[in-house]
Amino acid sequence: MLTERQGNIVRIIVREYISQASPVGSVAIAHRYGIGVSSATIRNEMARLEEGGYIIRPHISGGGIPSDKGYRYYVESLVQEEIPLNEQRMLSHQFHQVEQELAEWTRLAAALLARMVSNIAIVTSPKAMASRIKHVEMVTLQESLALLILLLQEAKLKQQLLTFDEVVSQEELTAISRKLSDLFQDMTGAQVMAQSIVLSPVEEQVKSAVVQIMAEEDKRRYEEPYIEGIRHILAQPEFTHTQSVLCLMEMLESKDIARNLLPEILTAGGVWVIIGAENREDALKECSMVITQYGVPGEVDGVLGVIGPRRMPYGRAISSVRYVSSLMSELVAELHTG
Amino acid sequence: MLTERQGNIVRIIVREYISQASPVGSVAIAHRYGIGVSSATIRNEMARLEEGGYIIRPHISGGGIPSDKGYRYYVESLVQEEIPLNEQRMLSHQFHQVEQELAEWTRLAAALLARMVSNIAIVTSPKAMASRIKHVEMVTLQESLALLILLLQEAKLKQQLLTFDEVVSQEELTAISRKLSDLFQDMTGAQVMAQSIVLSPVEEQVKSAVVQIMAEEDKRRYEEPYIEGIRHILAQPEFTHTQSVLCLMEMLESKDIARNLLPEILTAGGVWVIIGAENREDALKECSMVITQYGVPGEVDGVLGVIGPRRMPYGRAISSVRYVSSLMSELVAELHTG
DNA sequence: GTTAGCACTCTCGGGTTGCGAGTGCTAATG
DNA sequence: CATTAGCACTCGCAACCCGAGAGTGCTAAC
Repeated sequence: MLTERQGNIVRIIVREYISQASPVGSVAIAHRYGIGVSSATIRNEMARLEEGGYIIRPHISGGGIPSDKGYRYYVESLVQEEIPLNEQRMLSHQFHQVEQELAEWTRLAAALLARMVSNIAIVTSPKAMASRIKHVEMVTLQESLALLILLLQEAKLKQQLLTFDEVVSQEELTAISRKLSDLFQDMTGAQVMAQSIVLSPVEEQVKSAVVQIMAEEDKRRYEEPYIEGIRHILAQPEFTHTQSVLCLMEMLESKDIARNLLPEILTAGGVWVIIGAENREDALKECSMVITQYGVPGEVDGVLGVIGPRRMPYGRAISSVRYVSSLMSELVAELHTG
Repeated sequence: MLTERQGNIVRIIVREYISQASPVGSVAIAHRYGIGVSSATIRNEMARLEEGGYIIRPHISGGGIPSDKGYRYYVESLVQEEIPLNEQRMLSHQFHQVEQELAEWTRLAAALLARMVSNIAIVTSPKAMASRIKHVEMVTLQESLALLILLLQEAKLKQQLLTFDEVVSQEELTAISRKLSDLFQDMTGAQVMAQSIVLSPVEEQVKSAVVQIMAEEDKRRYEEPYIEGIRHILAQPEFTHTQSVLCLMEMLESKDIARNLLPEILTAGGVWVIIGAENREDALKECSMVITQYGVPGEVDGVLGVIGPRRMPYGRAISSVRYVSSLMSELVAELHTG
């Protein structure tokens, strides 16, 4: 266990290292912060902290930098921080200015979050637990080519081209889509598939397309999130030389990020902070993440968060993530009527 | 004017520098390529080439690297290269495997292009010259909240939430959308606005939303392209240290890339190669671009291309861009019925 | 428990040096 | 006259060294 003074020293080291990016020594601590003890005392304490694994010395005899454990201690000891009210108003204002569309909001959330914390932001679009059909529509494009439009309950549109063997008029399509719209209303993909009413060949073709779209949508879950703010991380000193940033990039561009960071989140609510080697992905071992869920509990959810170097302004990141999450939850809740 | 031998030397230098990334000297040229002359002769020729501005010596006495003019000469002298047939088949196969949707194709085009040339690919979604309405649909979400869905001629969906002052039933909405669908069929935003038929208050509200969407869509033109393959450029030696890559990143993440690279393309068809300082954007002065249009001439178009360091495999990039462009053009043409 | 003092360690930047690659020039050659 | 061999010269690069500065660990005194 740490004494109060040791705790203070850890916090000072973390704060200082986050802002300066270079090892912090005993004199700097004694000098700049009025702890009321001399550097020699700090040195003794730092030796203890190193034994305890809270700090690391990159070079023997040279300042200390926080270890993952040190960061962890710092994060746990943070008091909940709030975004300033005027900033809150500015953010919520931006959401009302933009086109009223879910995809647009998601994108905006990523952009804002990235700017707020000067790091990479990642936001998945909200996704219903089990997608249900709200509406079916078809429009002819050419004689035997039509566009099938599916509106899902969470106000998400899916579209797919259909090529018929025969010529089908717009009137027929309208009739069919009205019929199927009524028939499939509020159903999940599995339920549509289980439907056993006798249908015409064309209707059958549409039905199977619907089933396929729904299956894909269910499979999709958290794929293809919006990622924003890559520029910020390239500016960080720890990533200019190394090629660890390359791994990170590859991970971000490959589509399976969310699949990997998801499981940890799903289990519980709240804001999660994952520091350095706590990440299971190798590519993230040099990074920290601050992530949370948003949405309507049990019905529709998404994930949003921040990725950056371990030297991350955790307080600000946590409050930013929490606030943007609450904004998105509100917007989704408005849309999502049970 | 260059003699044939000088031309050969320029080509060798460019090829060698593209693959090795380090200055190429006279002995290397004489030795590795059977030109049949000694290194001394090459040295003389290289002196001429430097005078002519085709090559640059980064350090006095040290190999030569191509200047923009040298790259330009190389590109102009390239004979048209074709993608191998089996690769063509593989690519076109991938497009048929994916969900049949325009956005999906666009994204795929970016991903494939990035992989083919190991550089950044950028693909805008196709956009009609003047968007025309194909279909209008509305679905209630809650009592006085509805989703307005607009299908544009190029098979693109637009959506927007509408909040009514009064409660409007789905039946009413269906009737209204049918009426407006017929009324606005094939119209542009401007034409809708000019429509002077007397409408009910709710209909008026929908109409103004439609006008707004169309106006935004027309304004939007080439915004928000798909960008893929950032990882590749970070692996290039010329971008590991410098912060020019940071500028590039900022440019890519800001939404106005397309607005800047567009004007050059619009004027003429064909594949454009823009080398280094030929770019008007400062952030791109260290890069080369290979870009082209695709789509149905005069009706709907998009832009796609490759961005990378000057040391780019131009032959392959040009053929890749040309081929993917032709694929996308085909797909768009299928959809787009006059 | 805390502090002052001191010797020691280590990094970092700048300067130096040696090596290898590559050139420019000149004189010889066909 | 174009080409070539030979040679002295230049330059970048990596290694090395060195001194300054920062920071520590230890010890003895308070």
